Amino acid sequence: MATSKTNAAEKRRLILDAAVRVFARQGFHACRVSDIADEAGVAYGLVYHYFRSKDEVLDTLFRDRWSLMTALIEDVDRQDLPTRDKLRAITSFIFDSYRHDPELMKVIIVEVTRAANSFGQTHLQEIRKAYDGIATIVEHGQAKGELRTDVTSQFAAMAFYGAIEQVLTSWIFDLLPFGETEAEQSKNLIVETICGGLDARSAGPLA
Amino acid sequence: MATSKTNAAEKRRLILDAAVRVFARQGFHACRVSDIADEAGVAYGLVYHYFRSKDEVLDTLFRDRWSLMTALIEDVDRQDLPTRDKLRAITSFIFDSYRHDPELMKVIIVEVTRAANSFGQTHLQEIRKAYDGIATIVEHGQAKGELRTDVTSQFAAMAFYGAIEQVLTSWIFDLLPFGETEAEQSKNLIVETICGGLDARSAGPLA
DNA sequence: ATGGCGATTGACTCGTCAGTCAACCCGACC
DNA sequence: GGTCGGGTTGACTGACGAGTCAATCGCCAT
Repeated sequence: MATSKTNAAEKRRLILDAAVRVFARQGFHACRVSDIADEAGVAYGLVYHYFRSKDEVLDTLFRDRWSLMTALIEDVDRQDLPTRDKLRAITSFIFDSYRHDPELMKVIIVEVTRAANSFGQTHLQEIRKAYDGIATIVEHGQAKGELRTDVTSQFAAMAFYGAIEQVLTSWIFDLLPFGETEAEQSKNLIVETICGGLDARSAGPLA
Repeated sequence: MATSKTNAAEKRRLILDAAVRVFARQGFHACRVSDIADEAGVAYGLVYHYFRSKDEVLDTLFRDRWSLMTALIEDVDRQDLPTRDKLRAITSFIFDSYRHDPELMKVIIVEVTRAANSFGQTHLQEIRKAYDGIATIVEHGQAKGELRTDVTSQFAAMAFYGAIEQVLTSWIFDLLPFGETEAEQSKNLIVETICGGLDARSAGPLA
């Protein structure tokens, strides 16, 4: 019984992992449920034994991953760190997620986060939670006098997150080269660009 | 004959305008061709008289608008202006486009630009052209000593464009309030954030 | 052995549209 | 007033794919 439960969990996982590969390769709308089943090496119907619908597969992938991010954001803000380091921690988390599992991140970004008309709509509240978390960090940074106050925290959060997502997207679609080096450098570049600004003057040192 | 040609052009326009409304309301994939025809007040088949396919309708909407943007970017770079003003001009153009026709911009952003797996893929080269144009502006800014050189122009372009698109998206989906005032202020906020940075120190004056 | 039950199978159903097409309308021109 | 041709119509088809379901499998307890 313990075995059967374990096997069940493993099969479910097997299907989810297959779905990531298929979604990343073909896109959610362009792929058929049978593609997922084939990729996982299971029968068509089994997908429906573990998930109510094709949508639920993607929902699960998104929620499992996104909840980690909102948790991290809240966690980071609780720590006593300079605002720059908080923002760098968030950037690191996202870029490391991509480095660790680019296919999963591609699916989440392309099919959910940036697909605001379909799945983005469904998950708008969860997505918003991340924006709000970043905005809160900015607010605290402003309160501590580390960040300028004439840019609203909500706006700053959007600019920050938007910059991150655009860089991710450019990696996903090969508009910018991606590698270990790029990922590591980009963490600093994002923070430098958003916090330090592009203006020539007091360019801070880049690690 | 002159009349019939005019009427034909007008009918085509009628269908395109109807498509914008329908795509904006229901999304490209969720709407049927018959929805477009109904909205335009014409018969189903007429859509196929003027366009080869449903895709071609969206393609047309995108290309007509996006070409204006790439043209503007190249045009702005040719002028002898401080880099900040060049970037502000681009931001202005985009935000004014949204103010002038939010539905069309919603369609272009949501269904093409951010839909990198479906239509974004098709138009990747055109989209890229805009990124490259912005990168060129940044390069010129760096050459003139106005912008720091330790952030690559490609990267800076992505951060800049990503910030703009995220703000647009947050307006589109009511995550941030939109109005004349917000649109006007945001032009400066984007440039201030990206060029000046969020750090407290030398916060430039906001108009 | 045997019965029970959840896991697994895959053929089938059923609704949905994109795109086609043959017929019709109507203004222009002779 | 006739006929020619592009504009216009909308019923129809054909493909496709999500989700269903009845049958089968195989593990475990009795």
